[in-house]
Amino acid sequence: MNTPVIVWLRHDLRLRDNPALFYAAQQGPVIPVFIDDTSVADEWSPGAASRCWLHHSLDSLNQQLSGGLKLFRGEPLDVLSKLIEQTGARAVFWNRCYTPQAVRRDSLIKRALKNAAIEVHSYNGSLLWEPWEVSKGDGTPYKVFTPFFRNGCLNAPLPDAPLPSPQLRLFSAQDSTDQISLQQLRLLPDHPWYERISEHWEISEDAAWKRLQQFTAERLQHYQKGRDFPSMEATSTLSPYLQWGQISPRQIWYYSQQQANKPGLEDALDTFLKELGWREFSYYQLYHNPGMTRENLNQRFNHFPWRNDADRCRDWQQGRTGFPVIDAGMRELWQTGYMHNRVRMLVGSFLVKNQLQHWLHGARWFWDTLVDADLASNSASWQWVAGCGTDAAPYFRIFNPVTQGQKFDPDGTYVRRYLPELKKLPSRYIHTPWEAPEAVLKAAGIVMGTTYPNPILDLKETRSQALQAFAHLKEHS
DNA sequence: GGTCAATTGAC
DNA sequence: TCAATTGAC
Repeated sequence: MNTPVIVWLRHDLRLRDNPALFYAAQQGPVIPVFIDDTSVADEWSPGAASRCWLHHSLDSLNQQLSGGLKLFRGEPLDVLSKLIEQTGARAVFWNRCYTPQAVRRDSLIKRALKNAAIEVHSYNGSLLWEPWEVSKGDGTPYKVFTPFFRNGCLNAPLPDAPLPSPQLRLFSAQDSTDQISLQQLRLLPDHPWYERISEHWEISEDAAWKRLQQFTAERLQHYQKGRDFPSMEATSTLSPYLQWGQISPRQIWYYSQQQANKPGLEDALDTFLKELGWREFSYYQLYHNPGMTRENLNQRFNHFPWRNDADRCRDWQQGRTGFPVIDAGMRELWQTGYMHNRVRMLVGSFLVKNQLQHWLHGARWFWDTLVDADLASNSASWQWVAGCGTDAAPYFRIFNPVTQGQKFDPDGTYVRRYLPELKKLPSRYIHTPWEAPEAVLKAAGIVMGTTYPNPILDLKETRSQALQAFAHLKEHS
């Protein structure tokens, strides 16, 4: 068969365990395509950090394909139709996307191509279980994680084993006139901020594998306890690779189980696999609640008296709240495009419950600055922390950044890493610099209010305000 | 409709 | 201890 087939790559920028690529390669010479989609340009088009990651991902994948990756910008149906016309391709293969816009787009394109007598083949390349295949006995979707994962997922048929790299034959054709270069895609922002992020990460399919191997070999044994301590680097940090598909959840699922098949690692492995379960649960929720990227899942929260205060949001964004663990987290985010999981919960709770800002302000900032920005996880997690989500943290659970800092960063290693201005402050005061005696501050080279801000709010007071607002909400709905 | 259980806390 | 909600089955 020498009629070419098109593989439309999206969030699956890898060769291994790529069902669309694998099965397309069995059908004929392949034309691999990536399209910068202008048809879904809404507030959740990839943010700056995500586009930066995408730039490097495409560069790396193009090298793996010996320069054969074709880049376009435009409406996918137009691009694909033209390419079919130019090359005589008879089929289009892709791996499914699950965000509401993408689901709608793909089903329209599928219908249009089929009407034009073009075959369309779609596969699951980014989830362990399809969201429509997991439901309760009565057919309605789960709302609570534990039964979703234990009964819904783990009792369902196991995910397929990962596929090997395909035997690829690339279709050799003249470059089409619509094709553009990686530079012309302009995925890197003008702001030099991205350079630091690029330096911080090795962005390729091989790098994702190295990370998984290193994680299972060195980090997994300490995962159970270590994952809560932001200074410890005990987590996998695979999330950004998962987002653009340099690695698949199936590869992680099977490889980690195979490597951790030793006594003593059972609990750590279960906890780790459960985190993949949370990713599944987020996609599951988004699939069944497409409005949750904007609207409170719990509608009672529609009447919550959020404050709309750009200045407060700016303090938070820039890491100038005066609470070291919060500020360190926000600076980690800015410098690396990443933030440790526990710290994400702390900064989320602070913005929503102490500053009383709407969770969407946080979701939008994370969306723009996280290299692992994932619409499902981001929406579900912000709703969780705000208390309006499915299976959410109870409203009265308000994290205290001081006690949390003392508990999970007792010697201040994490704080010092991202707040060098507090580097010389003794551990005793590292989470409460405003309590340090004048002499201690002086010795550490700190001038409160100048080199480091005083706390912008009173934890006790704001906590009780939030509790009051929530209680009011409860009475009047 | 009764029973059981519930990621990641604070005072 | 809080203090009682919500979902799953």
